[in-house]
Amino acid sequence: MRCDIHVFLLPALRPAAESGSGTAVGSPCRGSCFPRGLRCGNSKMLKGADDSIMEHEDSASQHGEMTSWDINDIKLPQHVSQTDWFQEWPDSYVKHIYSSEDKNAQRHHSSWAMRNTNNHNSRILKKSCLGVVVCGNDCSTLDGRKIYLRPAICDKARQKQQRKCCPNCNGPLRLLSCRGHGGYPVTNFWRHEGQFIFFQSKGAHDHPRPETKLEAEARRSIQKAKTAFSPSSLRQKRAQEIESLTGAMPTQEPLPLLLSNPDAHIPPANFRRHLSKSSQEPMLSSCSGQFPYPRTAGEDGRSGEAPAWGRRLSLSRAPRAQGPCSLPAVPSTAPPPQHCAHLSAQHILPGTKGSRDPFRSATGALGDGSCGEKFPPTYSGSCLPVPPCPAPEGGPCAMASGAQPRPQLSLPAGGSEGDSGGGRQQVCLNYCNNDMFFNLYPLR
DNA sequence: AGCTGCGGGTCGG
DNA sequence: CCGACCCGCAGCT
Repeated sequence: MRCDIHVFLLPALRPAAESGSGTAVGSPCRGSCFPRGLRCGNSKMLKGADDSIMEHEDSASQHGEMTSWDINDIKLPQHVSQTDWFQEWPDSYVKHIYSSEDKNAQRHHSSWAMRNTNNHNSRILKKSCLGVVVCGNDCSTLDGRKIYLRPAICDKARQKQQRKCCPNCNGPLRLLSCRGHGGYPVTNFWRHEGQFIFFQSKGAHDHPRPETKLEAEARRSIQKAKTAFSPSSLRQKRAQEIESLTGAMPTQEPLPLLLSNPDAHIPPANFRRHLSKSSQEPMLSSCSGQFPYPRTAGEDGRSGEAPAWGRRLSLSRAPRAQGPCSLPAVPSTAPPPQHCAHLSAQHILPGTKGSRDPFRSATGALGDGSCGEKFPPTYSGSCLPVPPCPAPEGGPCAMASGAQPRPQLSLPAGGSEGDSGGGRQQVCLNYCNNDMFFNLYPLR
């Protein structure tokens, strides 16, 4: 996405005490700013004291041109003529300036599984990536999708999650930790300053994309629904009992699940350390509950072979009947009874396939597809699906087109991407099934 | 139950 | 000193 951001520093307009102690008077921090004491203990912040470093920033943050600010600077750009569209999958060393009105930015959302990290700086929220939960058997569904579950954010929940089984083959789950930042997890930083929310990402994710939060929630609810209503619920309960006793889940029919859209994985060059080649036959179910691939023990038993989500790039994928604009016009968290609860994952997931550019995220399906070229804010493929109710043409696109966050001052022309980190930045408006969506994109 | 944010604390570089 | 990480707590959904 291209966002022509024009930042002009007007030091005279900024009180010198603005970044000093206490709540900055000249910096009305709305919404979910960090209310506590301003510790600013980071010595690096001192470097921002020199206003000269921010003189006349005149470019788009995503172009990498506006890189002179750092999240640790005492003073950040104060006058931004145009804010960025919210980035759902920020990757690499990117910076964005969001409007403080942006609900996603306010909530520090990311579709990566990011957990809070204490950096002892109440002004700057730091989050680190948890990676992705994969199937220890490296199984695939019938259409070649891999299992990329979203790691639970809560430590306890994550431990619990790892004791569970692959929803596709009941194999063991494995947490693929993120090491994209010098061996450490990718970190994201959020800072509220005035009417802007500054975002900075450090590191490039070296793992596939997990489910989005919504997908994970949907999967859970679907599993719940199925557990509650399916004839096999008794068996499930028994299995759970057994699991609780033994820590192992007996083989049972695969649960419905939401899988991350394979097209959503854009492998950077350093993505080569993951997963085995069991998915070479994408159209075959390589579900290997019965054929567990021996893996290196440990959390990251990486094979070093080309990752499945990397090879997808070279796979010509059969276009989906749904087409790129088949996302539900009226997204809903609740799966339709008698439908989603019995749908396989590939049916559940919205088919944001058919991307012309394999290096583009599926989250940009609309952005780079038939709709997105008109409308810069791309619509994420992460929206919860309602397959039995195909959206009318232009439905989601229309929503996306009208989905301009209010504070956006103008539309970037063409909606082309301009990400310095690999041309994969796009606005992703996947939070379509909650109030946020409608807050962000009021019906007109 | 799980997510999110805060903050005290530890540890290693 | 800094960054990563652990843990508990609190508020929220």
